Amino acid sequence: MPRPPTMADLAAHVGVSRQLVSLVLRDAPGASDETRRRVREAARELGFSPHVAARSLRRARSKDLGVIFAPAHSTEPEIVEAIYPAAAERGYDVMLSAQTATRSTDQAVEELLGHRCAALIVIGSDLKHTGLRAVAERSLVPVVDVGYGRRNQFYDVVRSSGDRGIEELVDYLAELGHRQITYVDPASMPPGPLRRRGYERAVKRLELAGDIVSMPGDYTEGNYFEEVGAAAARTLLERRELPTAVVAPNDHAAVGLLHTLIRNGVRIPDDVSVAGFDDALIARLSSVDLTSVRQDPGLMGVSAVEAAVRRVEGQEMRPRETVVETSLVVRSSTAAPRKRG
Amino acid sequence: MPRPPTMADLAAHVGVSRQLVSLVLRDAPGASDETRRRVREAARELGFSPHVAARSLRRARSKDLGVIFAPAHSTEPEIVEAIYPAAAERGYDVMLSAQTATRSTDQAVEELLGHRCAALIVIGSDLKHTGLRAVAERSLVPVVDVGYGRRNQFYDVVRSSGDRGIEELVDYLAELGHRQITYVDPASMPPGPLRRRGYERAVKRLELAGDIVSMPGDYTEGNYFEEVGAAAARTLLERRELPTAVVAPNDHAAVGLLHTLIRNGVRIPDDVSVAGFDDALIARLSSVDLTSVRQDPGLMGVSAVEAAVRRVEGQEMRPRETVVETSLVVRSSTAAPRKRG
DNA sequence: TCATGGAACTGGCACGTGCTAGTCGCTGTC
DNA sequence: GACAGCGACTAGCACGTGCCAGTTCCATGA
Repeated sequence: MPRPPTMADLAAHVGVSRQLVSLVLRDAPGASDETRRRVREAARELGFSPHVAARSLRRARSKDLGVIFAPAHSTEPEIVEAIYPAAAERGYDVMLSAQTATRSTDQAVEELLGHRCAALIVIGSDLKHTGLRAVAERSLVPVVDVGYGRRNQFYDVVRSSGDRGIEELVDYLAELGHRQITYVDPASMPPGPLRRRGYERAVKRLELAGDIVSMPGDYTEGNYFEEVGAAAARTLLERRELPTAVVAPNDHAAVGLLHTLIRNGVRIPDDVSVAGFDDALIARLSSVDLTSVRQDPGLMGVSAVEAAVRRVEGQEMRPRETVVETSLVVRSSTAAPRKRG
Repeated sequence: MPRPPTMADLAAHVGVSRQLVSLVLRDAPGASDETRRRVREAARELGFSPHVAARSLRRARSKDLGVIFAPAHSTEPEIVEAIYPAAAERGYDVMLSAQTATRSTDQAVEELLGHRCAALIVIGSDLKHTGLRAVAERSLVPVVDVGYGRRNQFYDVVRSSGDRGIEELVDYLAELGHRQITYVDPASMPPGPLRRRGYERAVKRLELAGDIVSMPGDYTEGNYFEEVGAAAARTLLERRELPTAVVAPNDHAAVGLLHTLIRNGVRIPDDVSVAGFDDALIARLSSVDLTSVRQDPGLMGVSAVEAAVRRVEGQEMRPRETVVETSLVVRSSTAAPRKRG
């Protein structure tokens, strides 16, 4: 298997010096139109592709944004998708590194640092503040946390306004006429406290009774949240009277709750309105059709790139916090409360 | 922002030559235990991480497997997750490149070739045979297609035995006593023809009537398949009599079908058994609980790595086809048919 | 006393590219 | 006719690492 052609090969093929080939391929001034044409043609003919390792070795500063993400998570792929065009627009390449069950965030960080990325974007990491701070201090490079972090002086934070999202959701339910709105709180969910604050603010402002069903247990991915929702539903069913609306800060929990209520003869939304958070795929299933709060993953990706580039290019070295607005998605799982006899 | 330390920095810090540092970090023989200890300690202290660009520049052959995947697809993340440990075990690193709405497979290929990957693993690409063949011929490097391809002399193929999976599913339904088993065929789905062949084989062998509802339309991701299933259900409901079982070669289609039937008063599985394919997340929802055929994404990832490594290391240059077995996952959407009056 | 040999360590080139500092030849100007 | 100026091109070093070919030192043996 022959090795891929280098600039020297192109130069020999065309009959010029290697430096001139470099000039042409970099679109730098100093070559005649005719030469440019011939070099480009040779590049196409020989199937040349620049050796990025050599290039980034020579270049002092790199033009790569390192992105750490967990393929198993559901919303992160959309963020990753948005990062590519946003980075390209600003002249940066993207280098992905996955964090999986068998591959820690630290390993992913180490790989990206090995590639001398200009900045690290960490999406939905399992790292807490101290972990991220350690990464930021070790890497000597701007770090952007996309997820649930809070403003700090070590790394940038991009998060969605979960509190305002929940607040808006409760407002909407109240406008429909609901006065008894229960909130299911999966205690250990990372973005939990923030979203709960939104509920508490709305309850206070609207002068509602307020009712929080707190569900303990460790945070894990996947179907766990469905169980949390089902358990919360059972708790509610044991009461003398159901609330007219239930909010869960997670779609999977809301779906578990919804189905458990239905199976126990509760009609949705006639008897009880149910709403979730995330606008996950299951919320959009026609059989579920769950009112939810949508985070804008595209905007989060773009914001992350903006934050990284801002600090890489030294315009503003202090880490910031970027809050991306959420939006309410009303579906058929919520409606005005029925008048109760 | 100071630049990251190099081997030369470590050497100066310890008071030895750069080459000795290189020796130690490569675990090559020729350094005393004491020196090793001091070098390693300095590396930790200064936060050294090897510059992979420089390393791969120097090394003739690279130890990177390039992986192209579409973050938006649902099963691919699991394959990607499996690739990491499989590659690590064989001494290879993984380099990811995403194929998105705004980023073509060709762009992804170009990036990975720029990194001089030793092989390319293309997961669930939108490229047809000619496209993949072009990639294989251009890249001068082994290419592995994970998806729906067929055996050929240009690139390796790793796919699951969709035909046998469907066949096994029909066998299972027949054993339950079903004789009228309808197959919903979303015509343009890439793995469609293969799976359909499985149905046809089973029908012939078991001497069933056979009934294929073919649904035209272009293949797109996401909720489209639900619509396909819903439309198929409407077609069936217009008939004088329903079959006792329906198989759809895609979970989303099966779910759309399932819910449309339920909404029209059909009881599942009492009146009709419904089964899907993929064992997707929605199939596992307690409210859906769909009998399905599971593809083993982990095994597909490992097989892809094996195929790539086999050809990189020149043991066997001819591309192969690897077929990964599927397995039946029985849930509550299927049961023995009710005796009809 | 001196060759032998191995362990521990160093010198130096190479990988493919970017970039600065040139060289060369031609044209226009006084 | 000397020389500045300019366009087109080239020489050569540097980036950080891997690895081959040494070199030094010290213990061993005859």
